[in-house]
Amino acid sequence: MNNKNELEPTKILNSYLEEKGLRKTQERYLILDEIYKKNDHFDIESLYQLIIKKQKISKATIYNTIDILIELKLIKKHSFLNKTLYEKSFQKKQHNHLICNDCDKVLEFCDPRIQNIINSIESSMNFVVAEHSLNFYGKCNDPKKCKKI
Amino acid sequence: MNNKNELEPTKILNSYLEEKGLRKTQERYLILDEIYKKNDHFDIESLYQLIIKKQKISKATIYNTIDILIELKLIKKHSFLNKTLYEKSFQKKQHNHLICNDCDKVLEFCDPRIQNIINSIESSMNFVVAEHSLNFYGKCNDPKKCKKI
DNA sequence: ATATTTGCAAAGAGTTTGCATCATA
DNA sequence: TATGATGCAAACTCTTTGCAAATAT
Repeated sequence: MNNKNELEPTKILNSYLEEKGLRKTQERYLILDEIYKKNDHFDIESLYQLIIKKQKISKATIYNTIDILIELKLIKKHSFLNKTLYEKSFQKKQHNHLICNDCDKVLEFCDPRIQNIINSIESSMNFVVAEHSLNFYGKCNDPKKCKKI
Repeated sequence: MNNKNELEPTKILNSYLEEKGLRKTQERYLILDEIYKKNDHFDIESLYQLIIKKQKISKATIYNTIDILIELKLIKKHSFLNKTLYEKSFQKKQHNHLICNDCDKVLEFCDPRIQNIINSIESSMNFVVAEHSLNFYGKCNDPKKCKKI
């Protein structure tokens, strides 16, 4: 990824705030930055803990900003069976998740066949698909990380 | 479905309670019955409201019993994007969900291609899939029921 | 009889809301 | 400086827990 791309999420947020006449607060940019420094799925609590180490922030501000970032499709929310996780989503292609029931690790995979299924459903069910989630729950068998046998 | 099959969920619960030496309380059977009278997806609150009209019950008891029924695979829990719903699952074949973002209706569909995807993932990712969820969020276009255009 | 389950109420997690203060435009 | 955003605390929802009373074995 080049410098230009790295800046894109910030530019997108910036343009959006300008367009909507919303304020460009340092909190909003900071939250976006911290999310884009992360490489894995995260929950609100861990994001809060990360930021609060550096400066004062409130969870309400994080929740507010998260809503904006979801609307901008800069992050994506996932409701897994027992917890809600988020991930950055700028220029990230469609992918699905494997969730290890034993070690809670979240892996990703892509599969073009899902698009075929979406196409079938849209034509047979009179339903327009806006987004989808495909999650496989099971056992990752990673000998290094999967603790609980 | 014949009488024998209609009784199966109760028999399954009964055997399980006997095996485990757990008590056969009328609450446990009542909760199972009410769930099996329902034909759609439900949340804890609506199940509670249904039962409380007939007799005293506490939500704690419902949550406890739900855990047993999930373990017995008599019901299945679904974490949709903004709410948790349950459905009866005895002798119900694998299916997936369409969730209307406008009217909250939940539709079901089956697609054999999902099993193919599971097979691919298990062989390519060293992951054993225990269960999966495939949800499509969008617009159901049901002119009768989809209120919010 | 006795130990588990229930019902209740309180405690917890996660998220939202109201309001005074702060800070961006 | 004027309005929108923040931070805080309280409220809210959903779920879990602790304990006394009820009940199945």
